[in-house]
Amino acid sequence: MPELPEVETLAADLRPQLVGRTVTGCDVRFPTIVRHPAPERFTAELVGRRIDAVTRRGKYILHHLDCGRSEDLLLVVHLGMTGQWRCVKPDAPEPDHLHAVVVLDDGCQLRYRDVRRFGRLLLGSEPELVAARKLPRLGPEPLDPDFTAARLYGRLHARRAPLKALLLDQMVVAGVGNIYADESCFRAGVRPDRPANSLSRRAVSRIHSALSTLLREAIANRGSSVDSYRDAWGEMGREQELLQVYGRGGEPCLRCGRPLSVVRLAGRTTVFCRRCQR
DNA sequence: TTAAATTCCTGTAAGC
DNA sequence: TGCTTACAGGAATTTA
Repeated sequence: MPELPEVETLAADLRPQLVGRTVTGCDVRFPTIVRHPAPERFTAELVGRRIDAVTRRGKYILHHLDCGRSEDLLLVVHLGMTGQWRCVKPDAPEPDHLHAVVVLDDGCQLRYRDVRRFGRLLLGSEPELVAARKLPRLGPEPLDPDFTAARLYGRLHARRAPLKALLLDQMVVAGVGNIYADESCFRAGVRPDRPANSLSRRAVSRIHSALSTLLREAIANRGSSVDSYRDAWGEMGREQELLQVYGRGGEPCLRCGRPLSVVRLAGRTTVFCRRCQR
């Protein structure tokens, strides 16, 4: 599943391929993938634009487009669970589940492929997309220097929901999904089912530290390929080899040897160690 | 306002 | 072998 490190890797790989290119065509084959505006307008507004920058916000890839306005016009891509966003030569064989093709002025094609179709494409300025409720009001970036342990504590201490539910909440902190939520709780030694308002400043500080270290490590390893995630070149990341709890329910804890517990939290499978996490 | 439940979607794997 | 069923999960939406 693409979370912050996977999306960061993809955006960094696509950047040199896309910046400076102009969109010359767009073919939306599965219209419900385009959530804003209507697919015909999406195509009409996109064609002719130059891509000035490619950035990431949370789990979203942002393509900043040339337009005569003060605020950026953005092509926004969210990969959902199985989305793939690649730039390929036009003669590359077409895969199954190809839902949209954006043609560039060098002939290359940006292809959106998504087996489960949980992903989405959006076009608009950030304020426009937020106002239209197509983009959530995302919380802080966990790797931003301004995102301190104190700031995380401020976002958690008045909430009764389980810690993990809040780590997954994109309005609390942007970019964390099921893999990195479970892994950061394990590394911090904190049970994911603890009500957030029961956590001490010290515990929140450990979570903050574990999360930032883990995300940096995962970016350095080009993300986790646990399902269908592949980078811009179709290659797997390496971080999945370093995961300590995700996907290991029932197997021995790598720290103490006791079988790892599996519960459901915030609708997600959650794995943790009852001895190492308190 | 917050929290929990439901929905979308299809490939994969388990069970019979 | 072939069928049915459960499961995986991000986030929008609905319900409490």
